[in-house]
Amino acid sequence: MKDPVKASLQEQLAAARRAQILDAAIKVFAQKGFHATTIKDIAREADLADGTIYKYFENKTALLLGILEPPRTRAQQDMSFLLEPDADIHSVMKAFIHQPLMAFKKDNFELFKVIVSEILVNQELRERFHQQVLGPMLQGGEAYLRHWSEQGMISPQNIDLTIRAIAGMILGLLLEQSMGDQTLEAQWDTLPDTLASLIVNGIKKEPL
Amino acid sequence: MKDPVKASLQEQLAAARRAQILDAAIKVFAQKGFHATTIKDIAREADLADGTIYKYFENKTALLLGILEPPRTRAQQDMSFLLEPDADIHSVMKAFIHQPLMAFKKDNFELFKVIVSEILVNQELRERFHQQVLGPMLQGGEAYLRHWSEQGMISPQNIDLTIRAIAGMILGLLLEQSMGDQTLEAQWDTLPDTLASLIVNGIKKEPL
Amino acid sequence: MKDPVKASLQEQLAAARRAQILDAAIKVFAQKGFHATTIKDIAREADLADGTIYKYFENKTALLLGILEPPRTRAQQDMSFLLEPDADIHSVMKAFIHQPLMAFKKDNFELFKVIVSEILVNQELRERFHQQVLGPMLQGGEAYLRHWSEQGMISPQNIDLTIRAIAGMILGLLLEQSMGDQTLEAQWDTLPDTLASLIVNGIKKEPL
Amino acid sequence: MKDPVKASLQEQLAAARRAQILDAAIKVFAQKGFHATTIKDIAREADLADGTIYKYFENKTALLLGILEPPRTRAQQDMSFLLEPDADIHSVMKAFIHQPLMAFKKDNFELFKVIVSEILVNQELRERFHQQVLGPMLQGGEAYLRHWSEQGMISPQNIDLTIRAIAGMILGLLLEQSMGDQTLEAQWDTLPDTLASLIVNGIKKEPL
DNA sequence: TATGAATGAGGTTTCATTCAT
DNA sequence: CATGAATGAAACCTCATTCAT
Repeated sequence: MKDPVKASLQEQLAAARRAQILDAAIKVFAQKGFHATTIKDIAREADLADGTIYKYFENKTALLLGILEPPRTRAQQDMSFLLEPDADIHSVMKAFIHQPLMAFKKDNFELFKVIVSEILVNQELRERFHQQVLGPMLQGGEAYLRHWSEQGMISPQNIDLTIRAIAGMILGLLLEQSMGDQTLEAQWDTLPDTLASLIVNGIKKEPL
Repeated sequence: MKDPVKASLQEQLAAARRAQILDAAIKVFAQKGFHATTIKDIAREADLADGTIYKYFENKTALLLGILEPPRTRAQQDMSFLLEPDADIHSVMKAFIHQPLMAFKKDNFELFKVIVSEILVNQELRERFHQQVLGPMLQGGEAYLRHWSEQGMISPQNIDLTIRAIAGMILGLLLEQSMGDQTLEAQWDTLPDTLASLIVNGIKKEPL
Repeated sequence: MKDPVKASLQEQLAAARRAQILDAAIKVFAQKGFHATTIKDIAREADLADGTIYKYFENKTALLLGILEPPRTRAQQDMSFLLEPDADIHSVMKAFIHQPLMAFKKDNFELFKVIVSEILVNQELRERFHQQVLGPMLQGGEAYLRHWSEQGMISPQNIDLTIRAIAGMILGLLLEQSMGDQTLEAQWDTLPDTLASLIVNGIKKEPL
Repeated sequence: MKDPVKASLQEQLAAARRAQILDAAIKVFAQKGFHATTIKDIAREADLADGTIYKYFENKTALLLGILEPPRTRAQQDMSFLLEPDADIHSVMKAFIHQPLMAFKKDNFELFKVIVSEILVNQELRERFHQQVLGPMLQGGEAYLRHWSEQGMISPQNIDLTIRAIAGMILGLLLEQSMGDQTLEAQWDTLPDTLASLIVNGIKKEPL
């Protein structure tokens, strides 16, 4: 136990178990939804006993929290790669939109459904999501807008509302898609480009 | 029974009961969420017995379906008043956005949370919502865009995607607000105007 | 519901159910002990569904509390009949002792075991027992001792400790009996007389 | 293995472990009660792993049995020191009472609660307690009474019932105290003297 | 039609105990 | 011998739904 090698091995095993359980949870949650999923379902999927789940997660909600934790969601909100200095507005915007739109496409938006569904109803989850996912997304975007604004490239009004509108558009489209909108499903991959144009230029016809 | 007067009286009473129960359901769902609400809660709020609920609604989910039914949600998506012929784009857009944003503000977005949360997880509910709420909203908007497009007032690309993006923006902002975003809460009433501008003009600085 | 006849009927039915459940609980608790008894056991014994128990008792502990409630335990501690003015000390003492010793004999001291066992471990139960059973017993006895003391019939020292010693003797003998002491079992019925003598005269040989 | 020195060393180590575990068990049982205590609690307190407990004790109940075993409880019931030949009745009685009353005072009667609570519900434990604690106590006391009786110092009736009444008084007072009786708590230390007088002389006023 | 007592399936969670390392 | 991760049975309790009155 005091053997550091052993200890670290234990830790790694524990981390692996956590991952194993979370993978199972994601899979089953996505299939059946949070409330319809029983611990037994997850245990079965993870090929473990019911009780074992509770060695690694305090309760069912903690599994959802676990799914939101950085290592798993980083991919979705990490926008550091966007920081290339002289990318043009349209490209950056497109990448910003592309990121979450495609991340949730993987499992047919099932995980998006589960997370958002529960977030709307669970205070703690809501706060975590705001901190760990939405917040970083907004801050990342805001930095860009501010940068462009300072460079005189965009009109400088209401940056904080603007970024929320853009993020909202992304969330909202995920929502519409999750509700089974056929049109979106058919054209999902063209969305980043279309949305980027819309945001940059608006719907108004360019004056000659 | 076959007396038409009696029959219609019955119907009216039944309709009143339904309304009474739905009102109670809305209230309690908004307070405690769908799953945390028991039939007993609703019965108590409606001043009825548990069993009576089941005379008017098949099960708990049917109550949520009931809440989405036209008479109750029409207000939210009815845009007939927008049909005034020569309103300018910005005004129409502003009205289009104002409508749902304010409708859900009444009860602090609690009903929005409940409905969306459950919609994301319940197939039947999802379809109904798409038919009865989202669909009409999209169609109404699309008609406008098409009209303007024909008049050469907006660029004619991807109207179906554009209206979805606009609707998505609205839904997404409701979502962000529901997650407790302080910035949105503080500036909620200015949103219709800001969003309308954004959508019409984009973020790009107007060329001189 | 507002019909008083109906209401009272309801109340009577409810009281009957409570009694039915408590009877079942007493029986099963006495057989298997508190912890080893499941709600299902009690429900089965009462010929009801599990859930029904919870309509009448908040939880398992409340069943034990119910058993201690006055209507059921009054018999054990009611000493009003003792208040006859000029009964001699020995007779009164004998009656005082006889009462609880015989009350618990009925079911072979099984209920005594269950109640005391749980009382020792459960704060709330302990307080209730002290209030509803032990307290009255002590007060009743104390009144007598005080009466006799004022009449110069007993030495007036430490009445409150003396009555506790007497009550303790009774409790302790119930405990020893509950532990399976054969000697006590064989002579249980002679105890009231023997104890009364001991308490009144002590063990010391009377001086000639 | 067959080396007697080694074997005895092993035995001593094992005995030390047993003691270590029992000490931990006593401590935790007294704090939380038998059922509320988990093996993990005890293991933590003993600074061992859960599984190790099972190398030394067959199961949780065996820990309670272990607590009752002679080396640990002898102190409580050992009355050999009372065997001084010509002590007067009152002094001996006082010492006899003093012994258990003070032994359990140490930990605020918590251990008494735990042991008695479980004894009342567990057959095996009950028998062990009767053999190892109650029996010796009764036999020791009986020897005295018989001695005094032969010397004509006490009335010779029902010695076996009398000693049980005395022991019962002690147990019963421990019980009352364990139930939170304030009066007893305040005067606990004067009990041995008061009780000894009561038992020797009874409550009756001495005839002049 | 309205009632609300009764039902009972089913979920979460705990924890004594085992056993491979 | 010591460890502690894993097990899985079993318990309490909730609550949607039914149905006799």
